[in-house]
Amino acid sequence: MTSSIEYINKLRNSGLRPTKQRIKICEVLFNKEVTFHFTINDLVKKIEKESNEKISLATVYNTVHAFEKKGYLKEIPIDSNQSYFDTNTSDHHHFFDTTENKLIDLDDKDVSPIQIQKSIPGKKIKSIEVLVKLDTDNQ
Amino acid sequence: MTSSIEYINKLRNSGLRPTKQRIKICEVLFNKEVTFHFTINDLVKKIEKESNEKISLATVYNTVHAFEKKGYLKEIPIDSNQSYFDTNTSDHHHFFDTTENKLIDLDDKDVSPIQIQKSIPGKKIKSIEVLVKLDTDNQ
DNA sequence: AAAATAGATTAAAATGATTCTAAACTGTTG
DNA sequence: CAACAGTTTAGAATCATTTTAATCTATTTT
Repeated sequence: MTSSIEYINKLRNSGLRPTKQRIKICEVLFNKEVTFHFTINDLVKKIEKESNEKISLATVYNTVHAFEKKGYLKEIPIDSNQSYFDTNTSDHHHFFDTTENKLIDLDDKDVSPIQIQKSIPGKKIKSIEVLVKLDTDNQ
Repeated sequence: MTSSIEYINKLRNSGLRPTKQRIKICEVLFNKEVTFHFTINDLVKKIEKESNEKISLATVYNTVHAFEKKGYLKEIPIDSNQSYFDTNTSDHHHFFDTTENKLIDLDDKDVSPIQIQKSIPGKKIKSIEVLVKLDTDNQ
């Protein structure tokens, strides 16, 4: 039950005016019970499929980056040529299926608590992210 | 005391003939007590500086990828537009200084043991990597 | 509500990392 | 030495992402 007002707030909070295109992007990103992972390309295709309209790449990039900066989306560190994002912004980790090139959420509670015994002078920890790479198990 | 024979073995093992250029790349990558992190661009510059010769980008990419595939180099998952590699192939993790865009090694022993309580059917764990992002601490 | 303006959208161009290509080169083998 | 297999290279191609500049739209001012 996500209303348009919520999208408008998210957009305004991110320093963006609520335009038709951006609201459409919000609908695709946030109007779901389930969260998901995507590349910009995935998202553009999803928008075209779900709304039968085309939003220019530039707008999609702009909006996604504004949301990422504000914390409404997370970018996942992967050694890939393209950027992966997650609409699940809770504290959690990831599996990366290296045969399918797909991300899978890994709840914080499914990972033993992580303590870092080393500190870097003048720096503070901003985030701790675990990436578990998976391979096909030809047992 | 890393000898040329070692480089030749590494190259042969990676399916590459030991040529002048490739041995030079090995010298820059492996002839050090200390390991280091690099992007392809960093490496090309380092080679030019340390040997006063220029090796084409294509050769550097080929060689680095062959080594990575064979496990003589590791690629580090980072949300960046370029690929980061590590000559330290031991089991370990990383800090990423987000102001300087620099990687810092984080020994396995400085991270509490990581246990994953979830498994994906048909898949097996290939690696577990922790990335700790750092910010300037303006305490 | 019309006019003014600040910001948004877009297609297309630019950029930058990476990969590919094809011609010239090198080392090895028969 | 000739033939071959694999290499190197500069430059072209590709692909994700960013920038540009012209046109358009939302918001503010009058």
